[in-house]
This record gives sequence, C-alpha cells and structure tokens, in this order.
Amino acid sequence: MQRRDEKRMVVSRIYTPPGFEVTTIPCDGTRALWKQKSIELFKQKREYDCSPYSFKYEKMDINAIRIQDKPKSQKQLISRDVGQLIDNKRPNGLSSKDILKEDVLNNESFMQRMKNEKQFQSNKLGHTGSGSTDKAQTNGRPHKPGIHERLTNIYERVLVVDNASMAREVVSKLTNQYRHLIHACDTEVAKIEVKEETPIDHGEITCFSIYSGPEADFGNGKSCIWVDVLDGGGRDLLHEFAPFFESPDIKKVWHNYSFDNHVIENYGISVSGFHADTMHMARLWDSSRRINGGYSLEALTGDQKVMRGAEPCYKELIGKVSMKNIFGKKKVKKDGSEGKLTTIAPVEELQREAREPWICYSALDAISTLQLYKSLESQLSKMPWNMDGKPVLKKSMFDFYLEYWQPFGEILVRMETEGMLVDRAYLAVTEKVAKAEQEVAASRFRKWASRYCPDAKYMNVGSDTQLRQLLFGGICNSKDPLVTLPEVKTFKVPNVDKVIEEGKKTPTKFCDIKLCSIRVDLPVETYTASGWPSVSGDALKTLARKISSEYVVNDAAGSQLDDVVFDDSETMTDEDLESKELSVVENEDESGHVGNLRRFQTPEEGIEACHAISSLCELCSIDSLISNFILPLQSSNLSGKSGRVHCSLNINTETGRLSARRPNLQNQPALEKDRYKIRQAFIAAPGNSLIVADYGQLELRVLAHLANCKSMLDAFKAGGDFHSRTAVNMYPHIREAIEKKRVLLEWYPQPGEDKPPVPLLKDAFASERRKAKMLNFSIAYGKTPVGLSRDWKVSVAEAKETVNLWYKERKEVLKWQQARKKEAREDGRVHTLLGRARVFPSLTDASSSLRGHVERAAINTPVQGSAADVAMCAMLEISKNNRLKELGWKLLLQVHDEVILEGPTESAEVAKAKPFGGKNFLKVDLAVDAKCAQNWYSAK
DNA sequence: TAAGATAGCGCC
DNA sequence: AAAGGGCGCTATCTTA
Repeated sequence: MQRRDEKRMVVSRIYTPPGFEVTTIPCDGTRALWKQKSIELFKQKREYDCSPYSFKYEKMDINAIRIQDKPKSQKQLISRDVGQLIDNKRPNGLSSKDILKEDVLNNESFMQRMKNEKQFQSNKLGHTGSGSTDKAQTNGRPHKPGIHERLTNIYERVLVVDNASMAREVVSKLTNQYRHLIHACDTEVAKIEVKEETPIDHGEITCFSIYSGPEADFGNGKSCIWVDVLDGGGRDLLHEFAPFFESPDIKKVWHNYSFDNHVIENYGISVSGFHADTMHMARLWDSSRRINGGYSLEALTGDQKVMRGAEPCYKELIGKVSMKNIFGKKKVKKDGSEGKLTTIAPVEELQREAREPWICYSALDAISTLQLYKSLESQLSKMPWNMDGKPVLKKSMFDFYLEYWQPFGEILVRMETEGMLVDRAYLAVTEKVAKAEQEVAASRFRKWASRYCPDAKYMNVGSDTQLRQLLFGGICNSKDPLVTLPEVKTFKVPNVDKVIEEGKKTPTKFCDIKLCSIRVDLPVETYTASGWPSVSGDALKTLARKISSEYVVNDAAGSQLDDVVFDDSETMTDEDLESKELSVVENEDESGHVGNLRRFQTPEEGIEACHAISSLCELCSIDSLISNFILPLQSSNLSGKSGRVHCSLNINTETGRLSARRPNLQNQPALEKDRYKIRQAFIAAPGNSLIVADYGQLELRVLAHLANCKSMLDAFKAGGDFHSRTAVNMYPHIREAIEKKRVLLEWYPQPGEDKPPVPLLKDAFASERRKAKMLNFSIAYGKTPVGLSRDWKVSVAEAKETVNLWYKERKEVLKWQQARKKEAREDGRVHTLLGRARVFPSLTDASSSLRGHVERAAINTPVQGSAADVAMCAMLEISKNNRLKELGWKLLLQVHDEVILEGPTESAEVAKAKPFGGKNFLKVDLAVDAKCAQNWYSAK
C-alpha cells in the first residue's frame, strides 16, 4: 500500500463499457503513469473480454466531495440483529439478559429449523402441523409442572466442591480409582458474548461439573461433582483439577468440546484425553437433525429417538433443561403486565442467588452429556460401517467415529487455538482507501439520482428497498400483477443536514424523505422470490448493459479510447466465465412495464444512467467488502491476546464439510476479485511462512472415482488441462483439430520458444472449453438444462444438446446419478466414500420442488461429502506427521480443498513437500499444488 | 424494542 | 412452477 496523504488524495477513474465496473485508481502521477496502472489493473483482474475499453481520465479531489458525517451513523443507530441469533447483550451485567453456549446451540437449531422451513416451505405447507412439532418437543416438556422438584432430586446426588481440600480429595479419586471411567464434563462461563466473541482469551469460568457415571462415588453415594470457581476458592480450585483435565489417559466426553477446551485453556490448563464430542457423534448419527430439533444438548437428550440407546441406569434422570426454562423470567412491561420477552439473569448472579437450582442446572449438563454419549455410542455401534460401498469387517460407525472424527475433532480445536495472524495496520489503511472510494462512487450516484428525485441525495444507497423504489417505482409485482410498487414512498434516513422540523427546537436524529421513481422504463432483468425486481449487483450490471446497448453505440461521449488487448489467462474463475457469457449483447427487451413511462430522451441521459448504475454497483461491492471482511477482521472480539484471529471450525454441514464461524475465514475474497487484496492481511508471524496447499479438481476426481467413469479417469490420468480434454471429448471438430495438429491441447514452453507453434485449444476454442468447464462443475451439482440455458442465454433445447454432448462420453456418470436418486428415493439416504450417510425426508408425498432438491442433493452429497472425507484424511495425515511436528509446522485453516499451515521459514521447502501424503482411497491420482509465502495472497 | 423476514454476497 | 450443491454473515425492513 503506497503512502498517500488521505486529505489530498487525488484519484482517477476508468470506465469500462457501461454496465461494467467503474474502477477508481488512486494516482497522483501523470496520465501516462495512470494509463500504465490501469492496464496493469485490468490484466490483473483479467477483464480481457470486452474490448475496446473506454477509459476516462478524471481527477477528483476527495476533499471536494463532502464526506457525510459518517454514513455509519445510520448503521449504528438502527438496531443490529446479529446473524439472526437472539441478541442478548450482557456487558458485565449491565443488561438483564444472559446467554450461555447452550443458548447458541439452541439458536443454531432454531436457525436450522428456520432455514429448513424456508427451504422446504412448500412441503411443510402441504403437511399441516409438521412445522410446529419441533417446538412442542423441545419447549413443551419443560413447561410441565414438577420440573423444579425433579431438579431438586438431582441436588441430592451432586457433591458441591468449594474448597481446596475437598477438591484434592475428589481429584485423587478421579485420577486413581476412577481413572478408567468415561467422564462427562461441562463448564459454565460468564463475561462472554458467545455469538460475537471467540472463547479464546474471552470469558470466565464460574463453575464446572463432572459426571463419571452411576458407579462412581465421591462421597455419600454422590456420583456427580460440581465445582464452584466463582467465589469460594476461585481459580485455584480450577487448577486443582489440572491433573484430571491434562491427563491424556483419562477419557473425557464433552458436548461441544471446542468451547470448553478454549475456556479451560484460557487458565493455562492444556486439556487432553479427549474421548468424544456428543455433538459430533449426533451429527454422524443423523446429519439431518437440523431439520428436526437441532443438536443442542437439550434437544438431543429430550428426544426419545436419540436416547433410546441408553441403558436404564443412564436413563433414570431427566434430560437437560435449558436455562431459559429454569431461570427465564418474563419481562415486566411498564403497565405491570407480563411481557412476551424472556430474560435471564447473568450467570454470576444465578450462581450466587439461585444457588441450588443453578447447581442442578449445571450438574445436569454433565449428566445429560454422559447419558447422550452412552446412547449414541450404542446406536452408532449398531450401524455397520461401509467404506466405498464395501463393509468394513466387524466395524461400526462408532469405530468410524473413533478412527476419524475423534482425532479430527481434536485437530479442529488445535487449529482454532492456533488462529491466523492478521495484519491490522494493513487493514486499517485499506479501510480508509475503501471508504474514500466508496464515497466517490456514492456521491456520483446520488448526484445522478437527485436529478430525477431530489430527496435521493439523502437516500441510503445500501438499502435495496430504497433502490428498488427509485429505479422501479410504479412497477407491477411479477407474481401478483394487482400489486404495484408505489410511485412515491417515504423513508426514514439520518438527518445529515440537521434540518429542524416545525415545532421542534433541535434537529431530530432522523428525517423523512420521499423517494419517487425515476420514471424511466427500465428493463427488468430478474425478479426476487417475492416478485419484485432484483437490485442485486448482477441485475444492475445487466441493466446497465441493456441501457447501453440501447443508447450507446460505442463509447461514452468525450472519453478517451484505448484499445487494450490482454493475454488469455490460465486461471479463469467461473465468475469470469459467466460475465463473459453475459456480455453478449441482447436485443430482445421484454420489460414488464405497463403504460405511461418514458425512455431516456437522449443518448447522454442513457450514458449517464449507465455510469451512475456502475457507480452504484461499485459502491455496493465496496460496502460489502468493508462490512463483511475489512471491519470484522480488525475486531478484538474475534482475536485473542496475541492478535491472532480464531475462528470456530465446525462439522455441522449435511455433507460433512467444515464450516467456519466468527469469523468465517472460508469466504475471504478470492484473488481475482479481491480489489483490496484482503488475503494479504493474513500473514505469517515473523520468522514464519505460510504454506497453502490445495487439491486440483478434487470434486471432479471424486466424481470420476465414484461413477467409475472411464472417460474422466483417462483424462485425469493423462493430466494437463482437464477442461480442455472435456471439450475435446464433447466436440468432434475440436478432436479433429487436435488430431490434425491445428491446435495444441497443452503447451509447455521449451527453451528458445516464446509462443506455441500453433494456437492453444483454450484460445482457439475458448467458448467450447468454457462450456465444458461450466458443465464439469454444474453436472456434479445437478444443474438443469433450464438453468444452463439461462446462464448461457441460449434456448433450453440448445443447452440440453450441450449437456447431452457432455454425457455422451460419460454415460457412467449419468448411470451413477440415477442410482443415487433411486437410493435417495428408496432408502432415504446416500453415502460418502468413508461411509457417512445423509438421510433425506420421504419423497412419497413430497412436492416436486422438494423432490427436485432432494434429487440434486442426492447426486451432490456423495461428491461433496467424499471430497470432504479426502480433505479430512489429508489433515489427519498432516497432524500425524512427525517430521512436520518436529519442524514446528501447524495447521491453521482448511477451506474445503485447501489447507493452510504455518511454520518456520527455514524449513518451508521441506514442509511444502509433505502435505497431502498418505493413503489415497481413489482410483484417480490427486493433484496437489503447494505454495509457500509470507501471506495468503501470495501463496496462491 | 427486539425478533423475524428478505435480499444479497462472499467462498469452495 | 421452478429449474445448482454446501456454507456464514450483514444490512434493511417489517412485525409483534
């Protein structure tokens, strides 16, 4: 990042043809320098597909543009709903609400229910009542009277440990007499915002409980221990238990191990002896519980189907009860009546003031966890383990758990602990640049919009509703033509000009603006699910393109023309492909408008609209980069004391992939589209380097293996560019060209050669290769010819023809896919390579959209899930590798087909050769590309 | 006021 | 009628 005086920053802007991005290039040099930079930028962005480009050289002084008093103000003032989780603020007891990790789990299950309802909406509508059964299961029971009495029964079985001598006695029993038992543990933690903060270096343990099963007796027949570390002996008491927690031989079972591990390790105790995480076991047992109940301890132990594997001695006690059900109080409204909201007092307060029920609540967590473990162990043990379709001799899915997911669970926790080092200074600079560029774009758009609607000057350009109003006001809903968007609508926006309303003395924080339609007949590209025109970036770009094709023949008036020809490049993203396809100018213009709107009156008006809309796209994309990546990565909520960012890695997907949360490090902007090079902010510590290793076409290789497809296996065996080979297979004329040596499939420059003797396939038959590539990806997802025809802007018949070309040489794939659909229909489940199952709802009376979804999922899950299995095996190998361990290399992150390691620079080259060794279950070789660098951006 | 709903966008 | 699998996150708007 070059040093620049922000206050006097001057930028120049390039305009790609209307409908494409407007790019601002900071530049304080000459025009020649600017041009050079522009070309570099475009080479980098690989936007080679739409020439001639029009560049407009335009100097702008940032200072000249009024930077509004932090548009942030609006974002901050308006209520923020954190990720659809229940927002429970508890800054040191200031708020009356509280939250524990279980609540997050509950919320998670809720989200999953919600998501499911959305996803399978049509199905649920057809089956009355099915939507409410979950609620009755999880919430209904605890409301029954008697819950407190039953909790009290627990109290008699719990040994309360609140002094050192008692602790020592108990620990002695745990580490000697009872060391062979399986112990369930659970902690209660205060002073942490579970859904915002990483548990690493956050939170304080107030108490913990250990249950070792009915055969343990810690005195007076009490088999459960509850340890008070809030008052009493405080944290010294916790340290008394270090020998227990740290012993690798004493088996410990947890529900959501990751959280408890981190909070305990915050006290300098390194937890060992991880035996099982009941959440992972439950997910292995049934990955579709997100549809029905979720994976919270409460939901699992409250479900008879889950618990039926437990022996009577583990069943006698009741399942977990959530805090809300024990300690939740209805908020009292001002008038004294009972409100709808439930609040929970802070953990510390409950522990001090509601001691007895609190102890029961907390002890019940450990007890329930062990019950759950016993039940799941028994149930998983009854499930035979089939690997790659063949039974593994005398082994069950519980063996699978112990062999794979148990060590994997431990790896994930280590990775979370490690975290990634983030260069905050870099992000801070980037943030400023991004905000400045955003302002430039915003004011351009506002200026244009306010010509049509004066109040648009103050509109919130980040609000899709307001944008829709401005651009499409008056339009009919595509689903219900009787409903129309009003011509004028009022919105509340921050009162930036401090207008004082009549009868008021001081300016209010907000004021109303009236947004009217620009009243121009714009073609509508796509509609949202609810029937209104979409204002997504994609839709807007298409819109701008359509306007330009109508009004602009060649180029924006007065701008300089520069013809730029760029080389084709090796790594095109799918996005590139898409825009390339979309860039075909369309002539048809079916707008959904009825009546009295006008067209743009002059070409200039059209051009300006294009530019304004381009600015809008730019502004939105910058905004999303800032708020999704640049800002959160700098937050101390997500990083520990060392400044490293610790995401949470979860096995919580239907297919067995990992997901990352708080922050989601798996969706950091990819290289090509990363205009602020955010990946450069992920760096290695001084003296260290990063290794980024990824599998090439992992999922396609998995598909080739699963379907046993000769054509694909051969192509992978031959190596080189897989997509080109696919194209050769599909199109006879390409095959002929290859055979007659008119084009080359691949070319590796020999000394003395600087260009290939004949054109390369990917240049000569670029569009065919593109289609082949898209098909390669789409087929595994079950994309339909209709979807492809929409992407490619061709008729369905044509798309279907292309799809048939693909399948012609890959009949095994078609056969395999049909077999998976049949399996999903008849057995209600499909399997991955290592034998994990994904169950589907019954399709007998499902709606066709649900059926379609299930069928596509059925053909995708084995591919995606098996790829996840392969990636997991690779990670297990890496963590088992002693050489890497000696050298000090550690896993940091996995992004589905890629892993990131960090270690000392001097051994980087040695380590680079290591990743992804180990056993390959597939019939195809796996291609691994490993690079080493100082940051994530350079290592790709 | 807080929760749900909707739209949109980032990744593989 | 719709028509690509799997995720997490943010912002705005509506509703209770």
